[in-house]
Amino acid sequence: MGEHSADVAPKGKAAPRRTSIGGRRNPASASAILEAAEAILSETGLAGFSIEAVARRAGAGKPTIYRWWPNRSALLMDVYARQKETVLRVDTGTLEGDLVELLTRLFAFWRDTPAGATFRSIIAEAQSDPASLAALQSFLADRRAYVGEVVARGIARGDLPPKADLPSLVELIFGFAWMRLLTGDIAAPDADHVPDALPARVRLLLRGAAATA
Amino acid sequence: MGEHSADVAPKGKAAPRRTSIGGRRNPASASAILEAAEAILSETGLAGFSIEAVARRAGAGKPTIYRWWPNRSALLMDVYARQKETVLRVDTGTLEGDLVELLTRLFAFWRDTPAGATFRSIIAEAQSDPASLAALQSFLADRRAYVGEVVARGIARGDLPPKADLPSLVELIFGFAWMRLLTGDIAAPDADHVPDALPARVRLLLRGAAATA
DNA sequence: CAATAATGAAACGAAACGTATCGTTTCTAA
DNA sequence: TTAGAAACGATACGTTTCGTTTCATTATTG
Repeated sequence: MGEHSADVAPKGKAAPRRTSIGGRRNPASASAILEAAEAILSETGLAGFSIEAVARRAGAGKPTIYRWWPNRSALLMDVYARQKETVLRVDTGTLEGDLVELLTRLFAFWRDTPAGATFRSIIAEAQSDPASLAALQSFLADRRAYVGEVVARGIARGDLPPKADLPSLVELIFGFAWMRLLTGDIAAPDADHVPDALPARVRLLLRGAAATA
Repeated sequence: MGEHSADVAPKGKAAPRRTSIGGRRNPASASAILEAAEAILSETGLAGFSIEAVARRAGAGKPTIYRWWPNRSALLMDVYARQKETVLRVDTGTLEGDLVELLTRLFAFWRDTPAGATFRSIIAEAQSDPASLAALQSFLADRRAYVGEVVARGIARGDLPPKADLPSLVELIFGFAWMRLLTGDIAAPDADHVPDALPARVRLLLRGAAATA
C-alpha cells in the first residue's frame, strides 16, 4: 500500500479499469480509494463525502470498498492515519517550546493539508456512530500518551516540577486543539491582523500545571 | 410556541391531524416538531435524525418543517436553544466554586437531558455545513462572553488578579467542556470508581491564569 | 487444470432529500 | 358574506446514497 501508482481517475478522465490480481488485495486499488477519499474531503468537505463518490472517483467498485472498510468512518480513519501525522515529533530543548511547536505544527498540518478536513470529519462521524467513537477514543488515548511523554521529558529536564498535574495538562491541551479545529479557528497567525494567541495558552497551562504540583 | 399541546404522536399512535389556523403559524405544529426532534435525538442519536423521521414522529408535513427551518442543522439549533440552558447561572461566592459548579451543571445537563445529544450533533453538523458552523461560532461567542462575565466577577471580587489572562482561561474552559462531550466523557463522577477530575482541571486553569497576570 | 479470492460494473430495494401539488382549514379585510 | 391569502398535512416526484447481491473476468496457487 502506498508503493503503487494509484490509478485514480483525474476528474473527467477514465483510468484503466483495474482487475483482480489473484487471491489477494490489489494495493493499487487501496491507494486509489484512499487518495480519492482524501481528494473529495479536500474539495467538498464531509458534505460531499460518500462511498458512492469515493468509488466513482477511485474507479473502484463499492463491494471492494465495503470489503475492506465497514463504513465511511473507518475509511476516514485510514485516510487520516495515512497522512503521516509526524508533526508531534518535537524537541526544542524546553517544554514550553515543545508544546508551542507541537501545536503550531499540528495546526499547520490541519490547515495546509487535507488532514484537517479529515480529522474534523472523523470527530463528526464519531457523534453518530458508537464504533467510530470507540476508535476515536482509542486514537486519542494514543496521542495523549505521546504528549504525556513529551511532558514527562520536560519534567525530567526540570522544566516542570515532578508533581505537576500532568493528566489535567494533557487533557486541556487536546481540548484546546480540537476546539480550534472544530470551530475553524486554525488560520495562520498574522502579526498584523491575527496575533498568535497560542503561546499564551501554553504558558497558562504550564504555569497552572506547575502551580498545582 | 411552547404554550400549546404539541400533538406529537406517541410512538404507535395517531395524533389528530393538525390543520391550518389561518394565515399564521400554528404553534402546536412548531412544538410538535421540536419535541419530536428532541425525542428522536435522545432515542437514536444523530444517526437516526432526519427530517423524514421528525416529520413522521411529529405528524407534520415536510413542507412545514422546510418552511421554517432551512435544514436539519437549523432545527437542531432550535431544539438546543429550547432546552433552556440555564445551567450557566452560578454564584457560589468564589470563582473556583463558580467554574466548578458551572461545569458540573453543564455536564449533568448534557448527560441527563437530551441536550448533550443535541449539542454534540450541532457540532458534528457544523463540520459539514458552513452556515451551521457560522451559527455555532456565534453561539460560542455568546457563551464565552457569559463565562467571561463570571470570571470578571471573580476578578472584581479579588479571586483572580486584574491582569489574569482571561481570554486564554475562557477558551481553555470551553475546549475542555466540548472535548468531554465529544469523547463521551461526561459520566457522573463516582467516588468509588471514577474520581472527579473536574476540580483539578479548574484549579490548574485558575492558577495558570493567575500566574500569567 | 480446478478452485479460490479478488476486481469493477451493474442491478436492486430501501431510505432520505428537497420540492411541487393538492384539498382543506382558518383568518382577515373589504 | 365573500374572496383572497397563508398555512396545514398527505401525497407524489426525481434524485442520490446506502449496503448488498450478482456477474463476468482476472490472476494466483496447489
